[in-house]
Amino acid sequence: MIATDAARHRIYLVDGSGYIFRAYYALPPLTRPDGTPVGAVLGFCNMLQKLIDDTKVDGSVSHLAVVFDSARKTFRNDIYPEYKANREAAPEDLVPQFSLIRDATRAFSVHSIEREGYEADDIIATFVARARTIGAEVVIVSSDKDLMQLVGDGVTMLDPMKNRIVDLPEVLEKFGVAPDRVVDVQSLAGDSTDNVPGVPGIGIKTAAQLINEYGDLESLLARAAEIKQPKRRENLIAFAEQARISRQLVALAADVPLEEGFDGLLVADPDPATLEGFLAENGFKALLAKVRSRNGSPAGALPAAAPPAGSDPDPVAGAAAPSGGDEAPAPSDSVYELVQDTGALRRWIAAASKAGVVAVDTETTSLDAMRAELVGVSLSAETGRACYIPLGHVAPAPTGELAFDGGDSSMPEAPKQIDRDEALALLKPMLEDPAILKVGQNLKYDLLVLRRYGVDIRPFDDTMLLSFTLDAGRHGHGMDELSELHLAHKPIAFKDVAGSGKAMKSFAEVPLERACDYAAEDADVTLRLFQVLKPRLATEHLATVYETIERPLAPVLVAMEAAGIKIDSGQLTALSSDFAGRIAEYEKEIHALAGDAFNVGSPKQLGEILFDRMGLEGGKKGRNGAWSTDANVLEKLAAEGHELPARVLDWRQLAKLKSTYTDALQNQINPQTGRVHTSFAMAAAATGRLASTDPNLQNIPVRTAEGRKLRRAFIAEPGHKLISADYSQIELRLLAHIADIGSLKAAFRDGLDIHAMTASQVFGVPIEGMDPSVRRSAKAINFGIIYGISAFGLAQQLGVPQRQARDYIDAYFEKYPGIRAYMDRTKEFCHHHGYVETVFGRRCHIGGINDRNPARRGFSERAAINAPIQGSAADIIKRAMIRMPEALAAAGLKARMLLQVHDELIFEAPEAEAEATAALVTSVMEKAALPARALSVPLTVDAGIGDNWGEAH
DNA sequence: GTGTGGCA
DNA sequence: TGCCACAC
Repeated sequence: MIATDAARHRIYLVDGSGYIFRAYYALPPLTRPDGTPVGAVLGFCNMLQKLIDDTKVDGSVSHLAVVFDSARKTFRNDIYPEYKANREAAPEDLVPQFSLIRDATRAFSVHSIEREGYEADDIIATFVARARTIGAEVVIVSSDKDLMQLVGDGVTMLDPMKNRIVDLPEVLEKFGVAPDRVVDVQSLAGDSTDNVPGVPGIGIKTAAQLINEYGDLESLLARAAEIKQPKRRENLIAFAEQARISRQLVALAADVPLEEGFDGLLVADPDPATLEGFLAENGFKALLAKVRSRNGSPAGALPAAAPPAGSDPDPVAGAAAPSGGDEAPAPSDSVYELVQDTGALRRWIAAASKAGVVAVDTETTSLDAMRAELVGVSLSAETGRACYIPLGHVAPAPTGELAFDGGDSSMPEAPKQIDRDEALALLKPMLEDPAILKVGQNLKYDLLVLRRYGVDIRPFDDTMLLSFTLDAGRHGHGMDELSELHLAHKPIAFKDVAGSGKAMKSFAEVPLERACDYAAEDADVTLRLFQVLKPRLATEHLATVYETIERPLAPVLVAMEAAGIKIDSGQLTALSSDFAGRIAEYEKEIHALAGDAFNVGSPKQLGEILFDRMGLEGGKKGRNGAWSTDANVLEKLAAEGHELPARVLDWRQLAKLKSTYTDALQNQINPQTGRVHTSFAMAAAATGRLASTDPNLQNIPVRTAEGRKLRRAFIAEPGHKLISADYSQIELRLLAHIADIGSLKAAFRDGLDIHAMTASQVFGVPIEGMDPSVRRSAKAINFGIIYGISAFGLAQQLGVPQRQARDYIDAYFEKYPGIRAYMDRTKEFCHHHGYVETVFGRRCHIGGINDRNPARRGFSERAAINAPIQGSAADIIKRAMIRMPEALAAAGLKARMLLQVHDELIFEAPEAEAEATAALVTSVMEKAALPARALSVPLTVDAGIGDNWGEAH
């Protein structure tokens, strides 16, 4: 029955090992969100799926197997030790894909075959020999020319890379002989990739000619003396034995001992859940969608990525079993302990000391670290064990109706917990012990909270910063996301513990057991993440970025956030009411002009008024079918003399200033310090830039006169000055350096006006007496270049037709061909690696760089061009910031660094030290790239001193 | 190009 | 959620 079945149909044998290498080099280096490389795996899966589809369609397949090499050493090494000795070890990012490809094969319910000591080719040859005896057809799926010797007599090859069938004509074309003589040709010609020696001076062409003339290798060697060409004759005689050895190497062994009969290779349908689970786990979205639609699976139904959790082996107090119904349990064997007495606390501190590494997490009453009160601390010194130490819990707030409990109506008491100061006194030596590494997730927050309790955590590692350094641009770096990604575990959500929105309660009110489940799990997860992420720093060569930039910056930012900046509240209030009055006036005017009282703040209504009712020209409809009313459109209309759009622009400016700045800022003043304390997000921008939130002090207006009034509300303490120091043209300078543009670098060294120079180069006008509008255009082009420029973007910026913008760009590239070369280089690098690098080695991953959609790909390419420039500038100012506190202290200056605005630092200094501070700050900033990277352009810094930010700038 | 935030 | 506007 086996024979008949096999004979009736076709046996497909996939050369798995050969395919892996070819897919690896042919495809872009795709990675899973957790960093696992999967490019070859995806290629393999696509190939397999396509094969299954194609063969199903023609109904020809009956048996299917993937064959793999096993072990590097085979019987061929006994014949010739140098066989394949020239092969380099598999690339680092290919190695983990081997086992994934075996998993993939299983997931597709395809049989895989390997035999210790044999290459895949030999196994295939053995099956081919057996198939021939029973008259079955075989299709070998491979691009490996070594398998061509098997073709013919019911055997064909299918090249999956080229999607091409290889049969007799193709073999004849490749080797010049029929398949049964391919081995003879190869043994003469040798093969440099497999280190098969052959005979010197003989290639495939000559070998084929000789074999066709003499019949086979042995006949040729026997009659070698007859050969006319002296060199060829001598070599064939001298290297006859080498040719025979080569023949043994290239001839495939058809006698591999295989238990598998053909009946073991019958095709089977994959289990939908298993296959979809595998594809989902590896992020193969397109393939998953295809398989799902075929299986009729609902789009959301994902087999859980997390391994099934075992039952809790240790039912001690506070064990991890979450009280909720369906959320994933804690990492399977974790045990959490509630610490309520000093004895237990001492044991945990001793455990941390013994381990030398401890994950730490603090629970507080607020997300705002400057207002947060400490509620508890969790620790994990050993994987799977964590504790929660409640310190500031209060009795849970009464929930709704009180049940009559028979009499005791006294206030519920606070739960049992160690006295906060006593616990901190015990914890402090451990948290500050230089021999114990503390690990946190976004530890900047904990540092900021604990510094108000007199505790300074050091030394430390931060899993968020590790993740950011390793995977910026690939995914977010919050703990929940990292846990799901790296640990296949979904931690208890904060909102499930404390609620959310209006019903949110303070963590201090969460019952201890519930708080322990949540808090201890965070420490547990943090330690596990640390164990996953930290080793990657070295293997991925990112330790320097993390250790010299990200980690040391955190305490510097803590000091800046703690310092805050003083706001003149009165000035802000006055500004606010001034704006309010004028907004109302504009509104009246606008309604009068429109002849209708509509909501000026609604772009939808505005668009209808302008274009539908008033019938103005130049309207564009956006994607949602609504009229576009952005500033560009309104400015154009205003320039044509229409008054309504002009007033709307005025209205918008003030409305924005009022709502976003004057009003919001006042609510952000900390009542205890009287200052505004922004929070700098370290892991927000993929380029390495910081972001500022609550409030965002990196987008305080400066462009317009009205906006600048706001900056004047940022003031220095009495007797102090604000100092603003900003890098001049840092991104253009870095472009000149990175792209290595001689003329640009020279211009910066000579201190020329770079925009005027660009204008004169691109438009061919002399710098002397240049029209300011010409220089302005050049400036826009320079910015556009940094942003990766598109004709569309530049046209938008300059308000000129796209054609004209295109001409400008062409003219620019004509003058600076090196910049186009840089852009092409960078895109190419990113297409291949999926990331780009800054001057200091920071990696910025760019998603969608290989997207098939040209618009999306173009967007990613512009990001790839911009990231090394923006990111290098971010690195440089971070380096300056890290050095700044020490430099100030060494110079005996009392100045404090308060803010960073991408290329600008704001300081507050005693009036008498303002000049000295400005000079020192300038020097530190200008030298910030040194000594690690000597730039080929100078960095220059402009510093200003004033009583307020507007004045200092 | 990179962000945050307010509003409908 | 998308639009708009502010910063570098």
